[in-house]
Amino acid sequence: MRYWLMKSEPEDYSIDDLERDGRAGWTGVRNYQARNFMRDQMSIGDQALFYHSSCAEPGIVGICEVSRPAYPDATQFDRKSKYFDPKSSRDAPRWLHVEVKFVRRTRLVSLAELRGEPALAHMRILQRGNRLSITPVDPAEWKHILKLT
DNA sequence: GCCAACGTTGGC
DNA sequence: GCCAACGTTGGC
Repeated sequence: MRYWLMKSEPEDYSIDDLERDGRAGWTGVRNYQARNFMRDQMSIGDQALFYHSSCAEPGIVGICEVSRPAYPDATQFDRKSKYFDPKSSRDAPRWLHVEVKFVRRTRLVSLAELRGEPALAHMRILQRGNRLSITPVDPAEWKHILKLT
């Protein structure tokens, strides 16, 4: 059982949306490292911090849980989708995604607040230039963050 | 296989 | 809107 941090732009899909829907396919990941995390390391029951990015108040806003392991992302075959990938094929799908279910909201633990925690200094999300949308979280970091929520 | 050009991410 | 950082692409 592992811990993760998963970024989403709230204008695209927010914690409100996940709370309403109950569960969601984490579609649209088009980065190999993030895909590989989903394919190779994420399994049912893994816990994840839900993080709002590219918004007025970036930070952790909730917790979700992996409810289905990785399977092909249908948006890569959809010509009308912004995630359409002409280089992918149904025989050899390039992109996968897991499904997550809503666990609970947290208060907003902002990026600025996370930066102020020495115990979290080496979190991937806090490193400059970090762009990965899915990153592993150490158990110690997870515990520390839960205390902040 | 190198690397310059390009596109995207994401905080500010 | 700016811009630093990074991943991907494609010519060679």
